[in-house]
Amino acid sequence: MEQYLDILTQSPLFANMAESEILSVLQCLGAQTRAYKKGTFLFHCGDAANAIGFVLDGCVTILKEDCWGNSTILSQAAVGQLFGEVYACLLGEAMQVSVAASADTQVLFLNVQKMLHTCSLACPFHTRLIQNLLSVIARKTLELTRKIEHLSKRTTREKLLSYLSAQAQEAGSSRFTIPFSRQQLADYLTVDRSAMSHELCKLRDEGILSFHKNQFVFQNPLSNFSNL
Amino acid sequence: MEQYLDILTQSPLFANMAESEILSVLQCLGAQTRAYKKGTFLFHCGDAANAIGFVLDGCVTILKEDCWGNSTILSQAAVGQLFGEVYACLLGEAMQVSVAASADTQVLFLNVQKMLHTCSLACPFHTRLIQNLLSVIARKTLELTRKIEHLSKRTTREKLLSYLSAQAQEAGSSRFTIPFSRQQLADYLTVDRSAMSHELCKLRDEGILSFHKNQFVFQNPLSNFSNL
DNA sequence: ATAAGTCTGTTGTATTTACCACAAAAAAGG
DNA sequence: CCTTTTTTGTGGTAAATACAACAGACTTAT
Repeated sequence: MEQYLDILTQSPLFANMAESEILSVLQCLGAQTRAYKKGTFLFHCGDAANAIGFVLDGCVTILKEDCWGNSTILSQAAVGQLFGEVYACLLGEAMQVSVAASADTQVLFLNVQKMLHTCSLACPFHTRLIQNLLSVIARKTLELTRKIEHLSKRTTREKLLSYLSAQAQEAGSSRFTIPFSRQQLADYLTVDRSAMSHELCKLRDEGILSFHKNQFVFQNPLSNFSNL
Repeated sequence: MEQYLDILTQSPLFANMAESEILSVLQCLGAQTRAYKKGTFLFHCGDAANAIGFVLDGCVTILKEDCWGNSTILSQAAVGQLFGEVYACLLGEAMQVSVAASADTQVLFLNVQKMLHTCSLACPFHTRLIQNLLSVIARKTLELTRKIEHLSKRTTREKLLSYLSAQAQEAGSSRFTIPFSRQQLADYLTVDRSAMSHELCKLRDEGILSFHKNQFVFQNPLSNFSNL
Protein backbone atom coordinates (compact mmCIF):
# COMPACT_ATOMS: atom_id res chain seq x y z
CA MET A 1 0.00 0.00 0.00
CA GLU A 2 2.94 2.30 0.68
CA GLN A 3 3.55 2.62 -3.06
CA TYR A 4 0.19 4.35 -3.44
CA LEU A 5 0.61 6.79 -0.54
CA ASP A 6 1.18 9.81 -2.77
CA ILE A 7 -2.11 9.07 -4.52
CA LEU A 8 -3.98 8.55 -1.25
CA THR A 9 -2.73 11.74 0.38
CA GLN A 10 -3.98 13.82 -2.53
CA SER A 11 -7.54 12.52 -2.26
CA PRO A 12 -10.11 14.72 -0.48
CA LEU A 13 -11.15 11.56 1.35
CA PHE A 14 -7.84 11.59 3.19
CA ALA A 15 -7.47 15.35 3.46
CA ASN A 16 -5.74 16.63 6.59
CA MET A 17 -4.39 13.20 7.41
CA ALA A 18 -0.74 12.25 7.73
CA GLU A 19 0.59 9.28 5.81
CA SER A 20 0.91 7.26 8.97
CA GLU A 21 -2.65 8.08 9.94
CA ILE A 22 -3.92 6.97 6.54
CA LEU A 23 -2.09 3.65 6.77
CA SER A 24 -3.33 3.20 10.30
CA VAL A 25 -6.94 3.84 9.41
CA LEU A 26 -6.77 1.57 6.37
CA GLN A 27 -5.48 -1.22 8.56
CA CYS A 28 -8.11 -0.50 11.14
CA LEU A 29 -10.86 -0.68 8.48
CA GLY A 30 -9.46 -3.88 7.04
CA ALA A 31 -9.43 -2.22 3.62
CA GLN A 32 -8.95 -4.71 0.79
CA THR A 33 -7.26 -4.23 -2.56
CA ARG A 34 -8.53 -6.09 -5.60
CA ALA A 35 -7.28 -6.34 -9.16
CA TYR A 36 -9.47 -6.38 -12.26
CA LYS A 37 -8.57 -7.19 -15.84
CA LYS A 38 -9.57 -4.70 -18.51
CA GLY A 39 -13.16 -5.23 -19.59
CA THR A 40 -14.32 -7.14 -16.52
CA PHE A 41 -17.20 -5.92 -14.40
CA LEU A 42 -16.72 -4.78 -10.80
CA PHE A 43 -20.44 -4.33 -10.20
CA HIS A 44 -23.53 -5.10 -12.16
CA CYS A 45 -26.70 -3.07 -12.12
CA GLY A 46 -28.84 -4.46 -9.30
CA ASP A 47 -25.91 -5.33 -7.03
CA ALA A 48 -25.70 -3.78 -3.58
CA ALA A 49 -22.42 -2.01 -2.92
CA ASN A 50 -21.26 -1.80 0.67
CA ALA A 51 -17.84 -0.32 0.08
CA ILE A 52 -16.37 2.76 -1.53
CA GLY A 53 -14.07 2.08 -4.44
CA PHE A 54 -10.79 4.00 -4.62
CA VAL A 55 -8.94 3.62 -7.92
CA LEU A 56 -5.27 2.98 -7.14
CA ASP A 57 -4.28 2.16 -10.70
CA GLY A 58 -6.05 1.98 -14.04
CA CYS A 59 -9.53 3.34 -14.66
CA VAL A 60 -13.15 2.26 -14.27
CA THR A 61 -16.22 3.23 -16.28
CA ILE A 62 -19.61 3.83 -14.69
CA LEU A 63 -22.28 2.94 -17.18
CA LYS A 64 -26.02 2.54 -17.34
CA GLU A 65 -28.05 0.06 -19.32
CA ASP A 66 -31.64 0.98 -20.08
CA CYS A 67 -34.44 -1.51 -20.50
CA TRP A 68 -33.76 -1.84 -24.23
CA GLY A 69 -30.19 -2.93 -23.64
CA ASN A 70 -28.59 0.32 -24.76
CA SER A 71 -25.70 1.24 -22.53
CA THR A 72 -24.50 4.75 -21.86
CA ILE A 73 -21.26 5.83 -20.25
CA LEU A 74 -22.15 8.06 -17.31
CA SER A 75 -18.69 8.82 -16.04
CA GLN A 76 -15.23 7.49 -15.42
CA ALA A 77 -13.11 7.24 -12.31
CA ALA A 78 -9.38 7.55 -12.91
CA VAL A 79 -6.45 7.07 -10.54
CA GLY A 80 -7.12 8.74 -7.20
CA GLN A 81 -10.85 9.01 -7.76
CA LEU A 82 -13.73 7.36 -5.95
CA PHE A 83 -16.75 5.46 -7.20
CA GLY A 84 -19.75 3.88 -5.53
CA GLU A 85 -19.48 6.22 -2.56
CA VAL A 86 -23.16 7.13 -2.78
CA TYR A 87 -24.40 3.55 -2.89
CA ALA A 88 -21.97 2.52 -0.16
CA CYS A 89 -23.70 5.03 2.13
CA LEU A 90 -27.14 3.62 1.30
CA LEU A 91 -27.20 0.11 2.67
CA GLY A 92 -29.49 -2.16 0.73
CA GLU A 93 -29.94 0.23 -2.18
CA ALA A 94 -29.66 -1.64 -5.46
CA MET A 95 -27.25 -0.02 -7.87
CA GLN A 96 -28.83 1.35 -11.02
CA VAL A 97 -25.49 1.49 -12.75
CA SER A 98 -22.75 -0.96 -13.59
CA VAL A 99 -19.02 -0.51 -13.12
CA ALA A 100 -16.44 -2.00 -15.48
CA ALA A 101 -12.67 -1.79 -15.68
CA SER A 102 -11.64 0.19 -18.76
CA ALA A 103 -8.03 -0.86 -18.17
CA ASP A 104 -6.22 -3.30 -15.92
CA THR A 105 -7.16 -1.81 -12.59
CA GLN A 106 -6.33 -1.93 -8.89
CA VAL A 107 -9.10 -0.88 -6.52
CA LEU A 108 -9.02 -0.27 -2.79
CA PHE A 109 -12.34 -0.96 -1.08
CA LEU A 110 -13.37 0.93 2.03
CA ASN A 111 -16.31 -0.41 3.99
CA VAL A 112 -18.51 2.45 5.12
CA GLN A 113 -20.18 0.48 7.89
CA LYS A 114 -16.81 -0.33 9.41
CA MET A 115 -15.88 3.30 9.00
CA LEU A 116 -18.90 4.29 11.06
CA HIS A 117 -18.75 1.59 13.68
CA THR A 118 -15.35 -0.02 14.12
CA CYS A 119 -13.09 1.19 16.86
CA SER A 120 -14.35 4.74 16.82
CA LEU A 121 -13.15 4.85 20.38
CA ALA A 122 -9.58 3.86 19.78
CA CYS A 123 -8.84 5.55 16.47
CA PRO A 124 -9.11 9.34 16.43
CA PHE A 125 -8.66 9.46 12.65
CA HIS A 126 -12.05 7.91 12.23
CA THR A 127 -13.75 11.20 12.92
CA ARG A 128 -11.60 12.93 10.35
CA LEU A 129 -12.33 10.22 7.79
CA ILE A 130 -16.07 10.44 8.39
CA GLN A 131 -15.97 14.20 8.09
CA ASN A 132 -14.02 13.89 4.84
CA LEU A 133 -16.54 11.40 3.49
CA LEU A 134 -19.37 13.76 4.36
CA SER A 135 -17.55 16.59 2.65
CA VAL A 136 -16.89 14.56 -0.48
CA ILE A 137 -20.53 13.60 -0.88
CA ALA A 138 -21.82 17.04 0.09
CA ARG A 139 -19.57 18.67 -2.49
CA LYS A 140 -20.81 16.28 -5.12
CA THR A 141 -24.38 17.21 -4.20
CA LEU A 142 -23.51 20.87 -4.52
CA GLU A 143 -22.02 20.39 -7.97
CA LEU A 144 -25.01 18.38 -9.14
CA THR A 145 -27.39 21.02 -7.82
CA ARG A 146 -25.56 23.72 -9.74
CA LYS A 147 -25.57 21.69 -12.90
CA ILE A 148 -29.31 21.08 -12.59
CA GLU A 149 -29.85 24.81 -12.19
CA HIS A 150 -28.23 25.37 -15.56
CA LEU A 151 -29.78 22.36 -17.29
CA SER A 152 -33.23 23.40 -16.10
CA LYS A 153 -33.19 26.45 -18.32
CA ARG A 154 -35.11 25.98 -21.52
CA THR A 155 -32.94 27.61 -24.17
CA THR A 156 -29.28 27.41 -24.98
CA ARG A 157 -29.02 31.13 -24.34
CA GLU A 158 -30.50 30.82 -20.85
CA LYS A 159 -28.31 27.85 -20.03
CA LEU A 160 -25.25 29.80 -21.10
CA LEU A 161 -26.21 32.87 -19.10
CA SER A 162 -27.04 30.76 -16.06
CA TYR A 163 -23.65 29.06 -16.19
CA LEU A 164 -21.64 32.18 -16.97
CA SER A 165 -23.49 34.20 -14.34
CA ALA A 166 -22.70 31.54 -11.74
CA GLN A 167 -19.06 31.52 -12.77
CA ALA A 168 -18.93 35.30 -12.45
CA GLN A 169 -20.53 35.12 -9.01
CA GLU A 170 -18.05 32.48 -7.91
CA ALA A 171 -15.16 34.57 -9.19
CA GLY A 172 -16.66 37.62 -7.50
CA SER A 173 -15.98 39.65 -10.62
CA SER A 174 -17.47 40.35 -14.04
CA ARG A 175 -14.18 39.07 -15.46
CA PHE A 176 -13.66 35.33 -15.08
CA THR A 177 -12.15 32.25 -16.67
CA ILE A 178 -13.99 29.01 -17.28
CA PRO A 179 -12.39 25.55 -17.03
CA PHE A 180 -13.97 24.25 -20.24
CA SER A 181 -13.30 24.37 -23.93
CA ARG A 182 -16.30 25.18 -26.12
CA GLN A 183 -16.99 21.52 -26.77
CA GLN A 184 -16.67 20.64 -23.10
CA LEU A 185 -18.98 23.47 -22.13
CA ALA A 186 -21.52 22.32 -24.70
CA ASP A 187 -21.29 18.79 -23.32
CA TYR A 188 -21.70 20.05 -19.75
CA LEU A 189 -24.78 22.04 -20.71
CA THR A 190 -25.90 19.25 -23.06
CA VAL A 191 -26.43 21.56 -26.00
CA ASP A 192 -25.11 21.59 -29.52
CA ARG A 193 -21.68 23.14 -29.74
CA SER A 194 -22.28 25.15 -32.89
CA ALA A 195 -25.63 26.42 -31.64
CA MET A 196 -23.93 27.43 -28.38
CA SER A 197 -21.14 29.13 -30.27
CA HIS A 198 -23.79 30.96 -32.25
CA GLU A 199 -25.50 32.15 -29.04
CA LEU A 200 -22.18 33.24 -27.58
CA CYS A 201 -21.51 35.43 -30.58
CA LYS A 202 -25.01 36.87 -30.44
CA LEU A 203 -24.45 37.77 -26.78
CA ARG A 204 -21.19 39.39 -27.80
CA ASP A 205 -22.79 41.31 -30.67
CA GLU A 206 -25.54 42.49 -28.32
CA GLY A 207 -22.89 43.93 -26.04
CA ILE A 208 -23.76 41.69 -23.12
CA LEU A 209 -20.38 40.01 -22.82
CA SER A 210 -17.03 39.73 -24.48
CA PHE A 211 -14.68 36.79 -24.49
CA HIS A 212 -11.33 35.61 -25.63
CA LYS A 213 -10.71 31.88 -25.44
CA ASN A 214 -11.76 30.83 -21.94
CA GLN A 215 -11.76 34.34 -20.50
CA PHE A 216 -15.11 36.11 -20.32
CA VAL A 217 -16.18 39.61 -19.30
CA PHE A 218 -19.75 40.71 -18.65
CA GLN A 219 -20.13 44.15 -20.18
CA ASN A 220 -23.43 45.13 -18.66
CA PRO A 221 -22.64 47.97 -16.23
CA LEU A 222 -25.82 47.14 -14.32
CA SER A 223 -24.39 43.80 -13.30
CA ASN A 224 -24.26 43.60 -9.59
CA PHE A 225 -21.89 41.07 -8.17
CA SER A 226 -22.26 41.93 -4.53
CA ASN A 227 -23.98 39.28 -2.48
CA LEU A 228 -27.38 40.88 -2.42
CA MET B 1 -39.43 20.09 22.00
CA GLU B 2 -41.68 17.24 23.08
CA GLN B 3 -44.55 18.74 21.08
CA TYR B 4 -42.60 18.18 17.87
CA LEU B 5 -41.61 14.59 18.60
CA ASP B 6 -44.03 13.08 16.09
CA ILE B 7 -42.49 15.27 13.39
CA LEU B 8 -38.94 14.40 14.41
CA THR B 9 -39.51 10.65 14.52
CA GLN B 10 -40.80 10.66 10.94
CA SER B 11 -37.69 12.32 9.54
CA PRO B 12 -35.08 10.10 7.88
CA LEU B 13 -32.51 12.03 9.91
CA PHE B 14 -33.86 10.37 13.05
CA ALA B 15 -34.72 7.02 11.50
CA ASN B 16 -34.33 4.00 13.77
CA MET B 17 -34.14 6.17 16.87
CA ALA B 18 -36.50 6.05 19.82
CA GLU B 19 -38.11 9.26 21.05
CA SER B 20 -35.97 9.25 24.16
CA GLU B 21 -32.84 8.79 22.06
CA ILE B 22 -33.79 11.71 19.84
CA LEU B 23 -34.36 14.00 22.82
CA SER B 24 -31.13 12.82 24.34
CA VAL B 25 -29.09 13.47 21.24
CA LEU B 26 -30.65 16.90 20.71
CA GLN B 27 -29.68 17.86 24.22
CA CYS B 28 -26.23 16.47 23.72
CA LEU B 29 -25.81 18.53 20.55
CA GLY B 30 -27.11 21.65 22.21
CA ALA B 31 -29.61 22.01 19.36
CA GLN B 32 -31.24 25.45 19.28
CA THR B 33 -34.71 26.41 18.13
CA ARG B 34 -35.28 29.79 16.49
CA ALA B 35 -38.40 31.55 15.29
CA TYR B 36 -38.69 33.61 12.11
CA LYS B 37 -41.46 35.92 10.99
CA LYS B 38 -42.86 35.42 7.52
CA GLY B 39 -40.73 37.15 4.92
CA THR B 40 -37.55 37.39 6.97
CA PHE B 41 -34.29 35.89 5.77
CA LEU B 42 -32.63 33.01 7.62
CA PHE B 43 -29.55 33.08 5.43
CA HIS B 44 -28.30 35.35 2.71
CA CYS B 45 -26.29 34.28 -0.28
CA GLY B 46 -22.64 34.44 0.76
CA ASP B 47 -23.25 33.40 4.36
CA ALA B 48 -21.55 30.31 5.73
CA ALA B 49 -23.96 27.82 7.27
CA ASN B 50 -22.62 25.57 9.99
CA ALA B 51 -25.87 23.94 11.05
CA ILE B 52 -28.60 21.89 9.44
CA GLY B 53 -32.04 23.49 9.53
CA PHE B 54 -34.99 21.30 10.48
CA VAL B 55 -38.37 22.93 9.90
CA LEU B 56 -40.52 22.32 12.99
CA ASP B 57 -43.33 24.62 11.92
CA GLY B 58 -44.05 26.85 8.94
CA CYS B 59 -42.11 26.74 5.71
CA VAL B 60 -38.92 28.16 4.21
CA THR B 61 -38.05 29.01 0.61
CA ILE B 62 -34.62 28.39 -0.88
CA LEU B 63 -34.00 30.96 -3.58
CA LYS B 64 -31.21 32.12 -5.83
CA GLU B 65 -30.44 35.60 -7.01
CA ASP B 66 -28.38 35.96 -10.16
CA CYS B 67 -26.05 38.82 -10.92
CA TRP B 68 -28.84 40.85 -12.53
CA GLY B 69 -30.93 40.75 -9.39
CA ASN B 70 -33.49 38.26 -10.70
CA SER B 71 -34.45 35.78 -8.02
CA THR B 72 -35.63 32.26 -8.65
CA ILE B 73 -37.26 29.88 -6.21
CA LEU B 74 -35.20 26.71 -6.18
CA SER B 75 -37.16 24.72 -3.66
CA GLN B 76 -39.12 24.82 -0.44
CA ALA B 77 -38.70 23.00 2.84
CA ALA B 78 -41.97 22.29 4.67
CA VAL B 79 -42.58 20.89 8.15
CA GLY B 80 -40.32 17.92 8.85
CA GLN B 81 -37.92 18.73 6.02
CA LEU B 82 -34.28 19.79 6.13
CA PHE B 83 -32.40 22.62 4.48
CA GLY B 84 -28.79 23.70 4.40
CA GLU B 85 -27.59 20.17 5.12
CA VAL B 86 -25.16 20.26 2.24
CA TYR B 87 -23.56 23.56 3.22
CA ALA B 88 -23.48 22.52 6.87
CA CYS B 89 -21.26 19.60 5.85
CA LEU B 90 -18.89 21.90 3.95
CA LEU B 91 -17.31 24.16 6.51
CA GLY B 92 -16.33 27.50 5.09
CA GLU B 93 -18.28 27.09 1.87
CA ALA B 94 -20.17 30.28 1.06
CA MET B 95 -23.83 29.65 0.32
CA GLN B 96 -24.88 30.45 -3.22
CA VAL B 97 -28.52 30.54 -2.22
CA SER B 98 -30.61 32.47 0.24
CA VAL B 99 -33.22 31.09 2.63
CA ALA B 100 -36.33 33.01 3.62
CA ALA B 101 -39.35 32.18 5.77
CA SER B 102 -42.45 31.88 3.58
CA ALA B 103 -44.60 31.72 6.73
CA ASP B 104 -44.05 32.24 10.44
CA THR B 105 -41.55 29.50 11.04
CA GLN B 106 -39.83 27.53 13.81
CA VAL B 107 -36.48 26.01 12.91
CA LEU B 108 -34.31 23.59 14.86
CA PHE B 109 -30.61 23.97 14.13
CA LEU B 110 -28.28 20.99 14.35
CA ASN B 111 -24.57 21.69 14.35
CA VAL B 112 -22.77 19.17 12.18
CA GLN B 113 -19.38 19.74 13.77
CA LYS B 114 -20.80 18.94 17.19
CA MET B 115 -22.49 15.95 15.66
CA LEU B 116 -19.12 14.68 14.48
CA HIS B 117 -17.06 15.55 17.51
CA THR B 118 -19.04 15.94 20.72
CA CYS B 119 -19.24 13.06 23.12
CA SER B 120 -19.02 10.40 20.48
CA LEU B 121 -17.68 8.23 23.23
CA ALA B 122 -20.55 8.61 25.62
CA CYS B 123 -23.54 8.78 23.30
CA PRO B 124 -24.15 5.70 21.15
CA PHE B 125 -26.88 7.47 19.18
CA HIS B 126 -24.29 9.68 17.62
CA THR B 127 -23.22 6.92 15.28
CA ARG B 128 -26.80 6.37 14.24
CA LEU B 129 -27.32 10.08 13.65
CA ILE B 130 -24.17 10.35 11.54
CA GLN B 131 -25.19 7.34 9.51
CA ASN B 132 -28.63 8.87 8.98
CA LEU B 133 -27.07 12.15 7.87
CA LEU B 134 -24.86 10.30 5.41
CA SER B 135 -27.90 8.46 4.09
CA VAL B 136 -29.93 11.63 3.70
CA ILE B 137 -27.23 13.36 1.69
CA ALA B 138 -26.35 10.25 -0.31
CA ARG B 139 -29.99 9.77 -1.25
CA LYS B 140 -30.23 13.35 -2.35
CA THR B 141 -27.15 12.84 -4.51
CA LEU B 142 -28.74 9.76 -6.03
CA GLU B 143 -31.92 11.64 -6.89
CA LEU B 144 -29.99 14.51 -8.41
CA THR B 145 -27.91 12.10 -10.47
CA ARG B 146 -31.02 10.47 -11.84
CA LYS B 147 -32.58 13.79 -12.69
CA ILE B 148 -29.44 14.88 -14.52
CA GLU B 149 -29.53 11.65 -16.51
CA HIS B 150 -32.96 12.60 -17.79
CA LEU B 151 -32.25 16.30 -18.25
CA SER B 152 -29.09 15.48 -20.21
CA LYS B 153 -31.12 14.04 -23.06
CA ARG B 154 -31.55 16.45 -25.92
CA THR B 155 -35.14 15.96 -26.99
CA THR B 156 -38.41 15.84 -25.10
CA ARG B 157 -38.94 12.34 -26.43
CA GLU B 158 -35.59 11.13 -25.11
CA LYS B 159 -36.15 12.77 -21.76
CA LEU B 160 -39.52 11.08 -21.48
CA LEU B 161 -38.16 7.67 -22.43
CA SER B 162 -35.24 8.08 -20.05
CA TYR B 163 -37.55 8.91 -17.17
CA LEU B 164 -40.19 6.29 -17.96
CA SER B 165 -37.56 3.63 -18.56
CA ALA B 166 -36.02 4.39 -15.18
CA GLN B 167 -39.42 4.22 -13.51
CA ALA B 168 -40.07 0.86 -15.15
CA GLN B 169 -36.68 -0.41 -14.00
CA GLU B 170 -37.37 0.76 -10.49
CA ALA B 171 -40.78 -0.91 -10.48
CA GLY B 172 -39.19 -4.04 -11.94
CA SER B 173 -42.05 -4.29 -14.40
CA SER B 174 -43.18 -2.88 -17.72
CA ARG B 175 -46.29 -1.70 -15.89
CA PHE B 176 -45.70 1.16 -13.48
CA THR B 177 -47.21 4.25 -11.93
CA ILE B 178 -45.57 7.65 -11.80
CA PRO B 179 -45.94 10.12 -8.91
CA PHE B 180 -46.49 13.15 -11.16
CA SER B 181 -49.30 14.79 -13.04
CA ARG B 182 -48.52 15.78 -16.61
CA GLN B 183 -47.68 19.33 -15.59
CA GLN B 184 -45.48 18.14 -12.72
CA LEU B 185 -43.68 15.71 -15.01
CA ALA B 186 -43.12 18.48 -17.56
CA ASP B 187 -41.73 20.70 -14.80
CA TYR B 188 -39.46 17.91 -13.55
CA LEU B 189 -38.11 17.32 -17.05
CA THR B 190 -38.17 21.07 -17.74
CA VAL B 191 -40.05 20.73 -21.01
CA ASP B 192 -43.24 22.23 -22.32
CA ARG B 193 -46.29 20.36 -21.10
CA SER B 194 -48.16 20.36 -24.39
CA ALA B 195 -45.08 19.31 -26.35
CA MET B 196 -44.58 16.51 -23.84
CA SER B 197 -48.21 15.48 -24.12
CA HIS B 198 -47.74 15.44 -27.86
CA GLU B 199 -44.71 13.14 -27.58
CA LEU B 200 -46.54 10.85 -25.18
CA CYS B 201 -49.34 10.39 -27.68
CA LYS B 202 -46.88 9.79 -30.49
CA LEU B 203 -45.22 7.08 -28.41
CA ARG B 204 -48.65 5.60 -27.80
CA ASP B 205 -49.58 5.74 -31.51
CA GLU B 206 -46.27 4.10 -32.38
CA GLY B 207 -47.17 1.22 -30.10
CA ILE B 208 -44.27 1.80 -27.76
CA LEU B 209 -46.30 2.42 -24.64
CA SER B 210 -49.83 2.84 -23.41
CA PHE B 211 -51.06 4.86 -20.48
CA HIS B 212 -54.07 5.83 -18.50
CA LYS B 213 -53.65 8.74 -16.12
CA ASN B 214 -50.51 8.03 -14.13
CA GLN B 215 -50.30 4.35 -15.03
CA PHE B 216 -48.00 3.42 -17.89
CA VAL B 217 -47.24 0.17 -19.71
CA PHE B 218 -44.36 -0.39 -22.08
CA GLN B 219 -45.69 -2.46 -24.98
CA ASN B 220 -42.44 -3.42 -26.61
CA PRO B 221 -42.09 -7.19 -26.16
CA LEU B 222 -38.32 -6.82 -26.55
CA SER B 223 -38.16 -4.85 -23.33
CA ASN B 224 -35.86 -6.57 -20.96
CA PHE B 225 -36.29 -5.67 -17.33
CA SER B 226 -33.89 -8.18 -15.87
CA ASN B 227 -30.81 -6.67 -14.36
CA LEU B 228 -28.51 -7.37 -17.23
C1' DA C 1 -77.35 17.27 -10.72
C1' DT C 2 -75.19 21.28 -11.93
C1' DA C 3 -71.54 24.39 -12.08
C1' DA C 4 -66.89 25.70 -11.60
C1' DG C 5 -62.49 24.36 -11.86
C1' DT C 6 -58.66 21.37 -13.25
C1' DC C 7 -56.25 18.17 -16.15
C1' DT C 8 -55.21 16.41 -20.54
C1' DG C 9 -54.90 15.92 -25.48
C1' DT C 10 -54.90 18.46 -29.87
C1' DT C 11 -53.70 21.86 -33.31
C1' DG C 12 -51.16 25.72 -35.64
C1' DT C 13 -47.41 29.01 -35.79
C1' DA C 14 -43.21 31.44 -34.69
C1' DT C 15 -39.00 30.54 -32.57
C1' DT C 16 -35.16 27.81 -31.41
C1' DT C 17 -32.29 24.02 -31.97
C1' DA C 18 -29.67 20.18 -34.05
C1' DC C 19 -27.08 18.76 -37.65
C1' DC C 20 -24.08 19.22 -41.40
C1' DA C 21 -20.41 21.23 -43.83
C1' DC C 22 -16.72 24.39 -44.11
C1' DA C 23 -13.09 27.92 -43.32
C1' DA C 24 -10.23 30.53 -40.34
C1' DA C 25 -7.49 30.51 -36.23
C1' DA C 26 -4.86 28.32 -32.90
C1' DA C 27 -2.13 24.58 -31.07
C1' DA C 28 0.82 20.70 -31.46
C1' DG C 29 4.43 18.13 -33.54
C1' DG C 30 8.16 17.13 -36.50
C1' DC D 1 9.13 26.72 -40.60
C1' DC D 2 5.85 23.90 -42.27
C1' DT D 3 2.43 20.27 -41.63
C1' DT D 4 -1.05 18.19 -39.07
C1' DT D 5 -4.51 18.37 -35.79
C1' DT D 6 -7.68 20.65 -32.91
C1' DT D 7 -10.62 24.36 -31.78
C1' DT D 8 -13.76 27.84 -32.90
C1' DG D 9 -16.87 30.73 -35.56
C1' DT D 10 -20.21 30.90 -39.47
C1' DG D 11 -24.02 29.71 -42.58
C1' DG D 12 -28.07 26.99 -44.32
C1' DT D 13 -31.71 23.64 -43.65
C1' DA D 14 -34.62 20.26 -41.54
C1' DA D 15 -36.43 19.08 -37.24
C1' DA D 16 -37.95 19.95 -32.66
C1' DT D 17 -39.68 23.03 -29.32
C1' DA D 18 -42.24 26.75 -26.99
C1' DC D 19 -46.26 29.18 -26.84
C1' DA D 20 -51.01 30.10 -27.15
C1' DA D 21 -55.57 28.77 -27.64
C1' DC D 22 -59.15 25.47 -27.21
C1' DA D 23 -62.27 21.34 -26.44
C1' DG D 24 -63.33 17.26 -24.04
C1' DA D 25 -62.73 14.42 -19.83
C1' DC D 26 -62.52 14.34 -15.24
C1' DT D 27 -62.96 16.35 -10.20
C1' DT D 28 -64.77 18.93 -6.76
C1' DA D 29 -67.94 21.74 -4.49
C1' DT D 30 -72.40 23.50 -3.96
